[in-house]
Amino acid sequence: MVTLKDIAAEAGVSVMTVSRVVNGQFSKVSESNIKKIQSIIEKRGYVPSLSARSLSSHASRIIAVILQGDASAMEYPYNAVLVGQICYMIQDNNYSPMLYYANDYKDITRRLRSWYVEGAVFLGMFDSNLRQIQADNQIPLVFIDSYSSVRQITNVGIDDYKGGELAARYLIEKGHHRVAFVGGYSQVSGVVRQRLNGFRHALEQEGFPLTEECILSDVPEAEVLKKLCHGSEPVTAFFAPADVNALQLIGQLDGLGLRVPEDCSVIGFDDLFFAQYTSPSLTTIRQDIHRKAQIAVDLLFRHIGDPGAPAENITLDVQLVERSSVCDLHEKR
Amino acid sequence: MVTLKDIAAEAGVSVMTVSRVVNGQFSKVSESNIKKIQSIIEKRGYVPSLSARSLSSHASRIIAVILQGDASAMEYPYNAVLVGQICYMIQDNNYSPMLYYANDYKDITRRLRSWYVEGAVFLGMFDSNLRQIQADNQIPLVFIDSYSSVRQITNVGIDDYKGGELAARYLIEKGHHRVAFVGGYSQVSGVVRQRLNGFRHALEQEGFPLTEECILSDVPEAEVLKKLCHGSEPVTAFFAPADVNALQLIGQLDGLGLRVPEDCSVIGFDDLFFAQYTSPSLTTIRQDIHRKAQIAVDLLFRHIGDPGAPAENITLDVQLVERSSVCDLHEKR
DNA sequence: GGCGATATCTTTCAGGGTTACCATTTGATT
DNA sequence: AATCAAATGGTAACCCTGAAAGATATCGCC
Repeated sequence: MVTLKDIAAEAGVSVMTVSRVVNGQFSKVSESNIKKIQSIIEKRGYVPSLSARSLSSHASRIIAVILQGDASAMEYPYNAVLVGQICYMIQDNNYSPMLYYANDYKDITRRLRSWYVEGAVFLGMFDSNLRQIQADNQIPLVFIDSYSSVRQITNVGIDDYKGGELAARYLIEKGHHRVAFVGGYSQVSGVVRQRLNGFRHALEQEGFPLTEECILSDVPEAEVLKKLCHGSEPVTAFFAPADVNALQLIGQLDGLGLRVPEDCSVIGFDDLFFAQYTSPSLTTIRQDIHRKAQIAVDLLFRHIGDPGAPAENITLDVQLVERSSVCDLHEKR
Repeated sequence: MVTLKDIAAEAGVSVMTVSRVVNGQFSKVSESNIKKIQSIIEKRGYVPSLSARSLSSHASRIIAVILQGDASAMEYPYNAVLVGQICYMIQDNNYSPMLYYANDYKDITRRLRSWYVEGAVFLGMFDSNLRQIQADNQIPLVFIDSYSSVRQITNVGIDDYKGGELAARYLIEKGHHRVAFVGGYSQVSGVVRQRLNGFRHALEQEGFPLTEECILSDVPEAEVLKKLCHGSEPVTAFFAPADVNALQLIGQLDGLGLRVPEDCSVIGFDDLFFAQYTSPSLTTIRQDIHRKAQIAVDLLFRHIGDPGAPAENITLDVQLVERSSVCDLHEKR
């Protein structure tokens, strides 16, 4: 293992001079030494020890990416794309991303402190103890998709409420008056709640309020679905607050002999890559995941560069993508 | 920031004693001191500095997970699931996963060395300079899906060749005599090549050799597809070496007015979660990604625990999952 | 009961590779 | 000769661990 000292010895200068060259403080070292040292570094294959560096400077160039839940969180393509994008951009900024799964915020705090982690991005539902996380870790934090009343939190999210409204209005426009809401991707997070609220609110406004029995949990029983779709006043359309749910729902409806969109319609949320390939292709509310990641990372680095920067709460827009999983009841008649 | 020293001072013992307690070497510390120290640690919220620890011990408890390609690699669900699972299990072993994207193996070497990374998992097509990577980094490495002639490499893969054979035999069994191979998920990696080889070989054996024009690149032109399916001897089935390809292919065929499976059949590979939800649901070659991840991580930790452990090359089995994207030509007639 | 021997704790010392801070040298400019 | 800037060096952290020596308690034995 080659160290600064070795390089210094070989170059006949002090460690300090080598350190300056390694760290690009060229203005403080003579031209000739820079060249000599660089060539020795190259020749010997010297790589700075980041452990030593971070011990000494209290800056590790590590960013933690923290995912709520367990391994299955990455099976959800939305998270995968987001994490992938975020980690890539972290690396692009010459930092190293550490990927953590967490449920317990104490554990997070431990991990963030133990390396001198310089910043963290949180994905998922840390709504409740978010303030605590912030307080316990005196480093820049960026949350994604968090709903919290706490001020002074930097968060990047989308207009989930509007997404719900869009879905409701679209379904009504297509003549669906009795509709249902199916599930959240794991628990009822703030995100799902907002989508539901927007959905519910728009329905009310349009005069078709959502009844309680039309709000279904993640994986509704076949029985329940059947009853809803076959009653005297059958549900003709479903809003799933995630494409993955929509997909599963379509599968289930299929199993009950209900064709989508002929027999009942489904609208999703996210517009994940597979949405255009499913059959029927999914009508869904689109959000720009890449942009979300980009903004989150940009904000994080801004805060790392300038710890005094004010917290920001960014809300990105969503839009409806019309495909073929919703039928027009007007045409049908 | 609380340090060992602070704890030691408060407890009235030396740093070393505290260090022992922190590191669980309880047999060397008196009962009373253990309790006292632990309570002080708890009270003060002491968290060991991993930078210092790794500097001192040359062991960072970091595992690098290295993904070939760029951010888009994580959009591919196969990679996402694998990475998710691997990182989770790394964390489970009380190590920290660092996620890197890489194309250039020199960059990897740099990064692995700069932290005292204790091991690495490589996903993707590092077939060519794999030996170099191994030589440059004197730490345990586990490759996933690598095909390399180099011995002494620990690799976990699946029987891609057999997968190709299974696909071929199944299509022939269903009466498809003129078939095509469509694409690899990005470049022609060893994995895709093996799948093709197995496919080709089985076809030959059965007396229906694969002609060159029936091996199509990733995203075949609409023109090309059209010609293949409408010629005098039309292609009736496609083998896509990845479900994602299969999905795209189905979309394209759809655009050309060719229904799957009525007009032509498609068989995929991987059995990703969406395969059962697409329409038609995908007949595909299944591999167990979770198991792959599990084995890779287990092997890695075995090698970290015992650096002398011999390299292993594990090949997992695959099987065909019959769904509805392949039609039976016998029935049709 | 006092001796050394053994076992059980505990401390001291010496790094590990880097950076921050301050001090020094050098050579050129007035 | 005095001044100054540029280039370089020395030293003390940073926090932890490993090895080995030091201190204390435990025990059998003459």
